[in-house]
Amino acid sequence: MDEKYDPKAIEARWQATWESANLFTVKEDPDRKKYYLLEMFPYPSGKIHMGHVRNYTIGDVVARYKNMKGHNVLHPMGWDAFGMPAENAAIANKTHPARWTYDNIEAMKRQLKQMGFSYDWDREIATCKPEYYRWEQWLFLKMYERGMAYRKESYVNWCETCQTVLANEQVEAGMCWRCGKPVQQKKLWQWFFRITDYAEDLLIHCDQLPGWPEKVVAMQKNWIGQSMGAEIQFPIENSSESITVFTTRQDTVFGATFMCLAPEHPLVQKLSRDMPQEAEVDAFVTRISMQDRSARGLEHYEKEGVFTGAYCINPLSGRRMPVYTANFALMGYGTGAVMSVPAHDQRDFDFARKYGLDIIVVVQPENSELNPSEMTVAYPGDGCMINSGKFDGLKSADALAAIADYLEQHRIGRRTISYRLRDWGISRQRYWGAPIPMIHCPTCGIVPVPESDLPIRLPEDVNLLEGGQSPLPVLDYFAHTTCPVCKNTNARRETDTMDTFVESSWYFERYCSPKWDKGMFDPAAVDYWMPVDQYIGGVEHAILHLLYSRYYTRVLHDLGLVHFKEPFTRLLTQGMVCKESIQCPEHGFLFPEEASEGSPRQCLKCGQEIIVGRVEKMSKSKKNVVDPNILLERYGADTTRLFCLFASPPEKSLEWSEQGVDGAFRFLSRIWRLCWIWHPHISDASPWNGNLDDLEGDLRQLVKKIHHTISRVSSDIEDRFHFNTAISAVMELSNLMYGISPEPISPLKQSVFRLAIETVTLLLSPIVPHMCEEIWSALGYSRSITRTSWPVYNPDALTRDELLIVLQVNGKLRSRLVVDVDTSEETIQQMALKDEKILKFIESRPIRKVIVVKNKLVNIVV
RNA sequence: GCGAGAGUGGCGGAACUGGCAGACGCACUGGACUUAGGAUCCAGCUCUGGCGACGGAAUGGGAGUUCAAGUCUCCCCUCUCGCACCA
Repeated sequence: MDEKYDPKAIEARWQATWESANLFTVKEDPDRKKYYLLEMFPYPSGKIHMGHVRNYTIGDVVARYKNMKGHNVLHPMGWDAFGMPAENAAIANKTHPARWTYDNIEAMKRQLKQMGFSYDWDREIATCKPEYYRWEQWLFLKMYERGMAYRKESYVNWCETCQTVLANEQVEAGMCWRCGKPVQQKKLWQWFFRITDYAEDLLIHCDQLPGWPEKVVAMQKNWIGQSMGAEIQFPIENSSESITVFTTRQDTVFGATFMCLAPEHPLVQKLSRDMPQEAEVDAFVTRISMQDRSARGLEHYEKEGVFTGAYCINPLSGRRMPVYTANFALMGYGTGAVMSVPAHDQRDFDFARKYGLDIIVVVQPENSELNPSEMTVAYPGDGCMINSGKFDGLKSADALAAIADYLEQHRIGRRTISYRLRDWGISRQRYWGAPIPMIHCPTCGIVPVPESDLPIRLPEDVNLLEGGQSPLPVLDYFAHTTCPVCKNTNARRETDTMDTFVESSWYFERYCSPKWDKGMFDPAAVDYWMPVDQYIGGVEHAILHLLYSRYYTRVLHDLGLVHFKEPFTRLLTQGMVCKESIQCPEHGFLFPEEASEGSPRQCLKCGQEIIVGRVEKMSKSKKNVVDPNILLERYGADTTRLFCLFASPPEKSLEWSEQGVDGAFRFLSRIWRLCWIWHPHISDASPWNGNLDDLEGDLRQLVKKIHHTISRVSSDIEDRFHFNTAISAVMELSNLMYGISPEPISPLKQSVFRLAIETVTLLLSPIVPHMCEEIWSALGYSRSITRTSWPVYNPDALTRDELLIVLQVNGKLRSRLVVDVDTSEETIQQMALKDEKILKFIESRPIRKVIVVKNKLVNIVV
C-alpha cells in the first residue's frame, strides 16, 4: 500500500478488472431474490453532465448495496437515442444524425465507465436501432387493430418557415425557437394513442403507488384532471343541431345567459356562415389561431369574443342565448363549448360586463343578497337556489344532483366525468424517429404494414434539408410504395415518425431480454425481473414519461403481454444540481474564469463589478455548469461520487461547492491513511469475533461503535436513501479510530482494528468502490469486495454500557446523570432528587410531579 | 387561483415513534509538527451577559396541546416547484 491516496493509479485498473471478470453481468436465477434497479436512460447528447452523475451515482450505490445483501441485481443502461437534437446537430455539423448519435453514445459510455458504475453492459440498448423500434412498430399495429391507435385531425404548433410541427416547449414567446418567426395553430392529421380510455384507471392507481413521492403522484392526478359534472344540450334556434356543453355547475343552468364556443369549434364557422358577422368571426378565428398556445394562457390575457349571429335555447329556463366565440373557451377541454353563467363564474362575468350581456343570480349566498347591477365580482360559492323554477329554495349543493337527475330524465343531458388529459398525439413531422408502420393507399385508404414487413427501417442514407423539415416525404424510395392489400403501386408510406416518448415507455421491459428477436421481450425474463423495484430519475419527467410508461404498460397488460399494470414499484426523484451564476452588467452571464478572483470580482472583459446571482439549476445558458470530466481528472470518480452523495440527501437539490469536493477528497485521503497506518499491524490478523464482555476501554467502545455504524449505514441506505447521514456515520467511526494509536500494539488490538478497517471498507464500498477494492485487496483478499457480503451487526453490541440521563426542572435541562444501564427508575429518581444542581433549581418549592422516562430523562415539575 | 414541498448556526445539512437542538462536513480561529505549507494532526466554533463559575435567548412569526414541541394542532409570513382562462 502506498502512503498517499492516488485515485488515478487505482480507478482505471479496477474498472478494467470488473469488466474482464464480467462482474455485473446477470441472468435470471429463480433461487435468488431479484432486484431491478433502474435509472432513467440518457439522451446521448455527447457528454454526461452533473445531473447524470448524481442520478447514476445514487443508483449505483443502491445496486451495489443490494448486491452485497445477496440480491440478484439487474442494473442496465442504454440510450434514448431518437430525437430532434441529433437532426439539428447533424445540419449544423454537416454530419448524419446516426453518425452523430453513435459517436455520442461511445463518448458517453466511456465517461460512465470512468465513473465506475456497475452496469450490465451486455444489456445496453439504443432505441434508434431497428432491432429495438421494430417491436414498437409491431405494438403499434396491435394497437391499431384494437382501435387503441387512431388518426384524427387536430391543432398543432406549426412553423410555416420551417415547415414543421413544434412541441410546446419549442415555442418561445410565440415564436419559433429556430427561426424566430411566429408560430401558428394548424390543423393536421395526426396519429393518437387513446390514453384517455385509461384516464380513470391511471387516476385510481395513483393512490396505490406508496413507493412514489407524494409530489409526483399529486402532479399526475393534477395532469389527469378529473372533474365530475354534466353534459347538457342547448338546441340552436332555427336548426336541428344543438350545442353540447360540459359543466361542473349544472346547478347554475338557469343563470346561463349566453354561450361561448372555442374559436376552433366546428360550429363556429357553420353558425356564422352567411350571417352579417361572418367576416368578423373569420377574422377573429384566424387571429386567435395565429397566437401560440402559451400566449393564450397568460394571466393578463384579455377576454374577448365575437357574436356569431346565432342563438341557442337554454333547455331549462327557455331563455334565448346569443352564441359567441371567445378566446377563453378552449377546444382542448370538455366539449369546447361553455354555458356562460356570469353571476357565478368570474370569466363569464368579465365577458358579460365587457359586452353588456345579462347577468342573472341563481345562487343566493346565506348572509347577503346579490344584485346583478351592483356586483363587481362573480359569486362562485354555495347558497340557496333562486330564479331556478322548481329548484328554487334548494341548497345549491343539493341542486347539483337534482338538476342532473332532471337532465337525465328529460334526455337533455347526462352526468359525465371530464378529464383534462388528452389523447396522446404521437405523430412527429421529423426524420430522426421510429417510422409509423402505416400506408396510405389511394383506393384502400389507411392500410397497416403487414407484420412480416417489419421493421420499417428508417433510411439512413439521406441528406438532411437545411430548413429542418423531414426529408422522408421527398425520399421517393421510402415514401413511394405498393399497397399490401390491392397492390396499387401509387401508395405512400406514412412519413411521420413516432414521438420519442414511445421508445422510453417500454425500454425497461426490453432490458430484461435485450437481444430477444421473437417479440418485444421474452415473457419469462419479464416475469422474473419486472416490475422495476426502484426507479431513479429527475423530477422533470414526473408527468410525461412516467404517465406514458404507466399507460403503455396497461396497453401491454390488456394485450396479455405482461401480468402487471404498474411498471415502477418505488420511485425516487433526485433534486437538481445547482450552482450560483455570475453576471456582468454589460456582458451578461459569465463563466467563472471570465471574472477575477477575490472581492469584489470583476468582469475580465470590461472591469465592471459582477453581480453574483442566485443558486440555480446548472444550465449552459446561465454558464454555471461544471463539467464532470474536470472532476474526474482532478479528483477521480470516487471523490466525485462521494461529493454528490454527501452534500445533501438525494431528493433535495445539490449545491455545487468547490470546498465540498475538496472535503470529500480529504475524507477519502483520511480513510486511506488510516488503512495505511494500520496495514502493517493487521495484515496477518483476523477480524475480531469474540465476546464483547472480554473487551474493555477503548477497544470495547470501538467495537460497539463498529456495530452501531453498521446499523446506521444499513438503515440509511436501505430505508431512506440518506447517503449523507450514512457517510457521516462512517466519519464518526473513523474519527474514533484516529483517537487510538497503534502503540502499544497487542494481538487483541490488531484483531479489533482488523475488524474496524474491514467494516469501514465494506460500508464505504458501494459509495467509493475503487478505493475500497484497493484496500480490500491490500488486506489480502483476492475476491472482489462487491462479491463480499454486507456486514451484519450484533444487536447486543448496540446497547450502551452507561446511560446519560437528562435531568430537567419544569422541562428545562438543568443537569445530567450517568448511570449503569440496569439502574431502576426508582433509583434514578432518587439520584435526581439528590442532585445538587437540581436542588438549587427546585429551591425548596413543593414537588408536584416527577416524570421518569426510561433510559432518557427525569423531569421534575415544581 | 389550485396543488405539493420547504423555512434550523457564517454555509451544506443532522435530530428515527414529541424527550440533551446544531451529528457530520465546509468555512473561520488558535495550537502542534515544520525551511515552508493552501499537507497533516489536535482544539475551539449558535447568539448573548459574565474574567470565570454560571446564566439568558434561540429551529420564519404568532397562538395552542403537553411534565416536555424543530417535531403535534390552528392562524399568518416568505421561498421553491408543478399546473393554470379546465367551464
